[in-house]
This record gives sequence, C-alpha cells and structure tokens, in this order.
Amino acid sequence: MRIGKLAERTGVSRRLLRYYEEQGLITSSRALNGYREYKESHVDVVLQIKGLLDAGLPTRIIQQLLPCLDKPQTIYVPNVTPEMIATLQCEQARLSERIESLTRNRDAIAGYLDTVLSVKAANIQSRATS
Amino acid sequence: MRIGKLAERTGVSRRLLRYYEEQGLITSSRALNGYREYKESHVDVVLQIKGLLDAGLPTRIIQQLLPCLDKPQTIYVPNVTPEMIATLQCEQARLSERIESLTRNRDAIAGYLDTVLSVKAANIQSRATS
DNA sequence: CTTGACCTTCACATCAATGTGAGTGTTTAA
DNA sequence: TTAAACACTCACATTGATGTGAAGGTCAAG
Repeated sequence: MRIGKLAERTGVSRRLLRYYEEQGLITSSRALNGYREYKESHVDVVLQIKGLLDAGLPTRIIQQLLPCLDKPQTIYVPNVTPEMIATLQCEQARLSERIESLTRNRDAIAGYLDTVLSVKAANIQSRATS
Repeated sequence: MRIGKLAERTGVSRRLLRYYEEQGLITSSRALNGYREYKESHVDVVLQIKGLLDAGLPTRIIQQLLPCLDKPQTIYVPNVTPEMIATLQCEQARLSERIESLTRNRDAIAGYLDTVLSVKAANIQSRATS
C-alpha cells in the first residue's frame, strides 16, 4: 500500500504520515522507485498514533510508548527501563487527570444545556397556554 | 489581587494570564497606575480555563463556553441563540469522544504496566528461588 | 507520447500556547 | 533614598502539529 492509500484508509494526511515517519513513529519500506510501501498493519498503528496524539501526548512520548502497545503483547517485555515505567506511570496519571477534567467540563456543559433547554420548553409551554 | 498573586494562586504564568486576557478569556480592571486588578473569583475562572486548555480545547471555543459555565447558573439564560446551543451540543459530543479515546489509551497503558510489572515480579521471584 | 494522478524532497507558512527579554514605570521595604 | 520586586507594553523566539506549494520523478491509460 502506498502513502495515498494509507492516508485514505486512516484519515491522516500524506504530509502527516511523512511527519510521523520523520518523528520515528512509523517506518516504511521503499519500492525501487523510492515510493513508500506500507503493510496492512500500518493502518492500525497510524490509527493508534492518531488516537494518542488526539489524546494530547506529544510525539516523543508516543515514540517510546508504541513498541509497548503491540498487539501480540510480547511477553518478552524487552528493554523496559525503570525510567520507561516511570514515564508511563506519569503519563497514565496525566491522562487520568485529563479525563477527569474533561468529564467535569462535559457534565457542566450538559447541565447547562439541560437548564437552557428545559427553560426553553417551559417558555413554549407558557406561551401556548396563555 | 494583582497579576503576580493570581499567577501564584493558579499556577499560570503572568505571561499566560495576559495572553488569556488578550484572547478574551478573562477581563481585568485597571488600577490608577495601570496595574491589572483581579477579584477572588478570577482564581476559579483561570483554573477552569487551565482545565479546558489542558483538555485540548482551543481558546476560541473556551471563549464561547465560559459565559455558560458560570457558577450562579443564572436561570435568566440571557441570549442563548440556537447556534450557541448547537455549538455546545457539538462540543459536548467532541468532549465525549475525546474522553473515550483518552480512556482507551489510559487503559492500554495500564494494561501494559500491569503486564510488565507482573513479569518483573515473577522474574525477581524466580531469581530468588533459583 | 502526452496527460493526470501518483510519488519524492525541501522549504516556507501558520496557529496556538508559551518563553524571554528589553525598556520603562511603580511600589515596598531596608 | 535607594534597591528589589513587581508591573506595564512590545516584540521577537520557539515548539508541535499541520498546511501548502514548488520542482521534479514515475506510472498507467488514452
């Protein structure tokens, strides 16, 4: 699969795909003509990256993270340094904070919408009965 | 309260506080000497902004959002345009998506950490008994 | 063989969130 | 009264994630 296809399959622009590669997030083999060649599995990886980026993780963290999130859950657990573990735990905590914050805010919005909409409904009601 | 104090209380740099003001996220009154003056309530507002920014919302959205998230929940519900409601509903949905994505990723990390740590524990165990 | 749709690299642009520093005025406290 | 701490504005710098476009190679189809 070439870059255009991968872009289409993942919704990530060609530009970004090259950028991810430049940042060491993905790799590609090259055809004779120099074109990048991707395997089916890259689709999932890119989607994963997209998700993590969307989650607010910077590329350099994702880069460390990716080898650890492989499907086959390689139990070999190769070179996990204590620093890596610490990084992950830290990142996990930050994610949790972020989630809480987001949830609070979403609920606040929901509450506001509820109020607004019910008041609106009441107004319509009162107009109808007046 | 002047800007330094507010910065200290919120953990947001003076620079950023001025930036938030420039972006229309907060307001300040000016003392005779031109110094910005903040009220106690600004602390909460700034923390709220910080949370939203941290959650990944851009300033221009936060700007629309803030007047709706006021504590006193003004039931008067002043100028709520249908567009505003639509914006909020949209933003609410986006927040939910983001929360889901974040949660998935946090859980993935948690799972990985679990694996790694348990393997590590097992290693230690086996070393001890060998 | 040409045209259009791909691909390549390189480089400059942008946007948001920040930092940093210069140059200057103000308040505070020794 | 002077020094330190704080405030102001303005402006340039940076970082990360992106967009955009130029200049050129490749390939398939008409």
